[in-house]
Amino acid sequence: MARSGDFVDVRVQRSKAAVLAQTYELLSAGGIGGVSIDEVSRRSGVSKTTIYRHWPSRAALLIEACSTIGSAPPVPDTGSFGGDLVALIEALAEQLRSARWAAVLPSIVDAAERDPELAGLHADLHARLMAPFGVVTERAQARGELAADRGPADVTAAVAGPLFYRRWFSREPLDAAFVARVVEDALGHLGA
Amino acid sequence: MARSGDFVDVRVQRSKAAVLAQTYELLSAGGIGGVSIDEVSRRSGVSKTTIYRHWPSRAALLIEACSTIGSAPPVPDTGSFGGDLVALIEALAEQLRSARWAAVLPSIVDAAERDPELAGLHADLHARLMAPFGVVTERAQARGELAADRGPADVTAAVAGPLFYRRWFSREPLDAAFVARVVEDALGHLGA
DNA sequence: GCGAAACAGTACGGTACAGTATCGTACTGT
DNA sequence: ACAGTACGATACTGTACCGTACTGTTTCGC
Repeated sequence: MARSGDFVDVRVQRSKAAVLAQTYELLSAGGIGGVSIDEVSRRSGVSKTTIYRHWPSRAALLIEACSTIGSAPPVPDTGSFGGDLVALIEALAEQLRSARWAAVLPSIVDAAERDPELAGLHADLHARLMAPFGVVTERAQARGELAADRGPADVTAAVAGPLFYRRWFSREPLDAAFVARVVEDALGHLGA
Repeated sequence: MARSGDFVDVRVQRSKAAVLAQTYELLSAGGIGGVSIDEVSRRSGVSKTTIYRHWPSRAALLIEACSTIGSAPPVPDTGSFGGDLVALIEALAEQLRSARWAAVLPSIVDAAERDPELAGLHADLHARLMAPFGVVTERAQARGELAADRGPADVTAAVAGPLFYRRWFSREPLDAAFVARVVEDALGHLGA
């Protein structure tokens, strides 16, 4: 064994990084369906053989590439539920406007609708993206700031739903005025 | 010209109907990416040649097949905005639970994110599905039941957003309790 | 019955893709 | 220096797909 377990051959790191980078690139541009191993190989300069040396299948590569997207936003702690919520909503709106993954997510949702393997990926991604809402909501519940019959899932749906709808379904701009109205509505649910 | 303009050969009607039916079938099962002309031909018993006689391309067939989905739900008229809204929300929730198109829409959204031709289809579909919310909201505005700064687009986003989010993103069940909370929130926006 | 139209069947050409196999080269850690 | 390893190039198998060309048959409208 030439490897001491922890250290990985520099060549491997280089190849994997190049492949993942180009996979991510194609993913952003064409969604899951837009990624082919041939194209990744062509663009990254890493031969197909080598790609299959590091990932057992196209799906495995896709999953690894997707798992790096949508890094968890920081959980705000402004002291009040309202403040936290505003911070989260505005951060989410900003991401939906500009982040690369905003263009990729629909294809993941579509794939999850059928492929069980990718449904797992979708679940992970969703959990990672929405976790801050859960944290903030639970904190508010503990402080008694929230109506008793509202859980984290309800708050998240009430807040993220309109933003998602706007981004992918109505495709209207996520302008400041709209975001402000969503915030206002969300804060209207406070108390019993 | 053997055709008198209005009447279409029975054979043509038969073929087109069979093709559209199978296209819709494949669409429901596999989304847009799951439809191939070869497969449609195989299942429908209509030869590929004939399919291409009636549609110039795969995209054209897809568009026609999609345009039949999501038939506009009836616009309720209960006399009050609240009543109308409850009826619409419950109808939408029911469709999201069971309708075939609920499984197809993500792939259309994904396609619309890139392909301009299919973006048009998406826009049509969205307009058709959401039109009732617009009608009901405008009626309420005319009666002065609605806060002045809320338009149809806002109401639709606030109501459909959480349902869509739940159906496609969190993938939690659209149970009666959840729908009831969405209704409750929506009605909380009434008045100034 | 007859002509025109629609049809099925089939075989293409061309492209794209997943994944495998082989072989010789270049690099890395020691 | 050297052994082990990663690598690129290339070719290949097998599949699936779009769209077209051709041939002969069925079937409709009149």
